[in-house]
Amino acid sequence: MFNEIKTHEITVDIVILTIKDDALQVLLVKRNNEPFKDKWAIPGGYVRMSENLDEAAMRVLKEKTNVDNIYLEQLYTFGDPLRHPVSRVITCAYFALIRAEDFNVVTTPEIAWHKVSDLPPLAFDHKEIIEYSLKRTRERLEMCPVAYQLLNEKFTLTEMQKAYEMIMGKKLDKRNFRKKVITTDGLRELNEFSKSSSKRPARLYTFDSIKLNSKRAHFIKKGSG
Amino acid sequence: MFNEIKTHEITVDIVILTIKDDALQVLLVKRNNEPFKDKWAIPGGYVRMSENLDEAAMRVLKEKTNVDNIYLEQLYTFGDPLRHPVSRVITCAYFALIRAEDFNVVTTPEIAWHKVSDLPPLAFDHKEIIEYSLKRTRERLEMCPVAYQLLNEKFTLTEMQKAYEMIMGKKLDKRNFRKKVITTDGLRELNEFSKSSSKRPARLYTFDSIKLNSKRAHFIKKGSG
DNA sequence: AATATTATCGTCATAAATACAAAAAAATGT
DNA sequence: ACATTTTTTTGTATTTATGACGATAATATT
Repeated sequence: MFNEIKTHEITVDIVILTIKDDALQVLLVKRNNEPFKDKWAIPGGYVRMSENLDEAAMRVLKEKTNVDNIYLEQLYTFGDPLRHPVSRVITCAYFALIRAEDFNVVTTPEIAWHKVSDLPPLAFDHKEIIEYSLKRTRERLEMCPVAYQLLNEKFTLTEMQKAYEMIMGKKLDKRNFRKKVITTDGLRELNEFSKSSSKRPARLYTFDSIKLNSKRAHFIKKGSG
Repeated sequence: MFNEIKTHEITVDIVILTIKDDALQVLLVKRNNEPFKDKWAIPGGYVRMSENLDEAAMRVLKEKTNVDNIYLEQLYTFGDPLRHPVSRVITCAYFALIRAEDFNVVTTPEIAWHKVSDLPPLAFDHKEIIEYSLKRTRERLEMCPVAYQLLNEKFTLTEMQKAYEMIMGKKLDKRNFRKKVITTDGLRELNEFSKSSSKRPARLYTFDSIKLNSKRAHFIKKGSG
């Protein structure tokens, strides 16, 4: 039938977010091929015949960044015919939240973190994909405390609150935030204290069980801070 | 590179839900080709080179069911290598909620509604896709009153409550449901009353503005009814 | 010992959710 | 026309969640 071409190239692209230098950052790689040579892009690659989409995303992530075994969620599939200037490439986008301390790959001039608030020009529709991943992250954060994935294994409540404020883009009340977070399943109080600060050390906490989406009640409300 | 085959077949598949005969039903088509010949499947088709995924979904929906201009949302992309027994087909699943009264195509032995609570054996991974769409529909329903999309243009609050109960799978309190729904943006009270019932007629309502996702507060809670 | 900084804690007011039952309206049948 | 039946419609009290708000305690530094 007319126009019924049946095969397309399909890729996975992965938005990897972390908190670094007190800012939400996304991992970008510099393209060394056309199209968009020398432009920044989110890591991605072709889906192989033998692997499903999750596996492809995991593999690409591992190949490009050496990051393994992290929370990876399918975000959305982008299939505009013009999103790739040369051929028809449909991409299944994923997003991941990772701890800066788990990320062992040295950044190079070709692989680097960029603050989401200050992105360079990006290849393809990757700006749109990143923006969508931020929206999704906020939605997740409203529902459950996924922010712990961005924090070190042991973290202070102030650090966690900072992470929330960064992602949600608004200030939160200290007391209300603590009240809320302390009732969260999985959060465990440690008998250790932060050393880094030059002033009063804060108690450290950790997350025991990864119960993503287990909490249905809104975690942080959309409205005013 | 090894195993790096780059082109796949990509389809869109659409879960179309409606309320009919006091039950939540899904539109299925009987396959007349292998694989899964004579098995039921959700409507789907190949994505063409010239169209994006949303357009493909709209077109397929229109072709197979003559339904047009409805709320259609990308659900999830399913890409297991074994989901199709013959070739590698990745499918981008969509879901739609439609009003039974808007659906003008006569059902045939090859296109028919099936109660989601009593599905026949399905082709491919379509059972999984339908289940996922139900989960998503529940999530949407918790957030905003999308159920009106399943109802006739004019509906009674009891009808709406029935729709909610059907989808959420639990009984709701009449008074609390009304209290909640009446505060919803877009709901308009009409000076008309239902005629069908043999007892006291109920007031009819309608939805003015389609403000999907405009309401962030949970609409119906997960917990006990 | 004084100072500066950060962590930690509680209450009140408001809003939202939930549980719960009785009365009014219309249709039907007598 | 009246009684019966069925369905619609409405309110209140209780509990729970949310949001606003400022003071004190702990530690490191000087």
